Amino acid sequence: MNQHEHNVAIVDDHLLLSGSLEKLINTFDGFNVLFHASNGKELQHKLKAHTVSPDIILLDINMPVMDGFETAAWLTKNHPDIKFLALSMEDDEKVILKMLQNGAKGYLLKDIHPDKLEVALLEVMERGYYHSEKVAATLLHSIQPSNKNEEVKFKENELIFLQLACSEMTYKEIADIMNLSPKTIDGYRQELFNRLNIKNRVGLVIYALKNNIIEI
Amino acid sequence: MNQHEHNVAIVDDHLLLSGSLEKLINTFDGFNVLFHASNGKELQHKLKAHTVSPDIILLDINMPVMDGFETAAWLTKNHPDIKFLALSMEDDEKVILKMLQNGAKGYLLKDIHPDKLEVALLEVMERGYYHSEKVAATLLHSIQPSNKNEEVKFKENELIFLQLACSEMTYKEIADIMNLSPKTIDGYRQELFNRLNIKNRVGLVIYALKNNIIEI
DNA sequence: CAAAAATTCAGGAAAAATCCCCTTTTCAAA
DNA sequence: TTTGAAAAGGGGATTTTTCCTGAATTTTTG
Repeated sequence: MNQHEHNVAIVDDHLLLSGSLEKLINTFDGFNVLFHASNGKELQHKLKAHTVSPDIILLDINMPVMDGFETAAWLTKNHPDIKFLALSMEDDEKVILKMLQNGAKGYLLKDIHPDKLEVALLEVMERGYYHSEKVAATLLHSIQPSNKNEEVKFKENELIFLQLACSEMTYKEIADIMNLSPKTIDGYRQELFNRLNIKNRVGLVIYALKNNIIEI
Repeated sequence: MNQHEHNVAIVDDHLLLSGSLEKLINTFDGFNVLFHASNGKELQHKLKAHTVSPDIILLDINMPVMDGFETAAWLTKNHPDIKFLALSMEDDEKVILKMLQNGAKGYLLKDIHPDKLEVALLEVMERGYYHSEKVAATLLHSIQPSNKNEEVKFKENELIFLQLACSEMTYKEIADIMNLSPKTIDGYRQELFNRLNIKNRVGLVIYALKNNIIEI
């Protein structure tokens, strides 16, 4: 038994999932489910109502009223101390990137094994982030259906960096997510700045938008 | 404690849900989870492998390999004695109807309260069917719009700053152009960051684009 | 006119971004 | 097995951004 429990909140409109998830999480050593919410709005209210804040939130993406993207953005802004993991069925690259851009500390697919959830929660509390192999793989392999004819402008990691840099994350945060040293990230940045002839991150965003590398 | 337990099988490709659902169901008096399957094909194999048949199956609709519709049809034909409840996120009228037509004894939305699951299981075992109010309602109607509007106005200088900040200029350069002290520019920046809930200049660019303040 | 409000600007610092040059590791081709 | 190129990582410095608080000035308004 840990000396202090980690409080978990679950935000998912599927009560059946969140309810049963609670039972599962409560079997994890050192974790305790504080409350549920079925969408972002409800989460906002419950955060106000409770004197104790959750340490970590499991955040579904597809929800009515206020979805995961909005909620993620709001949490990042208003409760930077509360970590959250995106919870979704989709392993769509764009969705994953968007949640990471919005501050998620990790991305869990709903088809993971229940045991992995405990690992994920622990890693997030200890290291600050968690990424399953499958999600990492999706980020790496869902890039461009390899046209050998066309010139590949970006290497995979460059492209991922480019997309993440078009968010409000710091380079340090990007490094954590990509599991690379901040120095390596800085290398990507320099390379891209030189190659694309830009001066700062604003230039990067504008380039990415003009070239349909990101959407807003 | 009932004199004989009802055996439940769960067919869902989301291990996280089925795994935690098992814990939930096992807390219900008189119910016991026999096995899981992650799609229809796997269910067929497990039905053969197990000497004991489930009394009732929770059947997800969206699954790879062999989805809920196929599985429902197969079950109805080959195991008419096994009742099953459709389990889905969608409250799409056509989907519900199709599952009911394929022999489902009820249709559960994944957003029901966990307690309702126990009711549903009991009702199906005792009365032969179960339908939540929400599903019934969906069969009658279905709609849900959404909207969100927030108008933020900008003072003249703020707007000019905002637009210039969406370029690769440094704040010093912007100050020169606007003929103001860099400190004043920094004041605009802070004010906007706070008001627009953003963390850095990238956020500013994205905001400006989303709100048609700049074009690229 | 006087009080209030908005605007402009400063000091001082911490954090992040930017830049240059260099070493280690990896990994596949020769 | 060697070797060479690419990827990853590091040191260290400067510049820019970001943040917080408060003061001086101008404008608005009762």
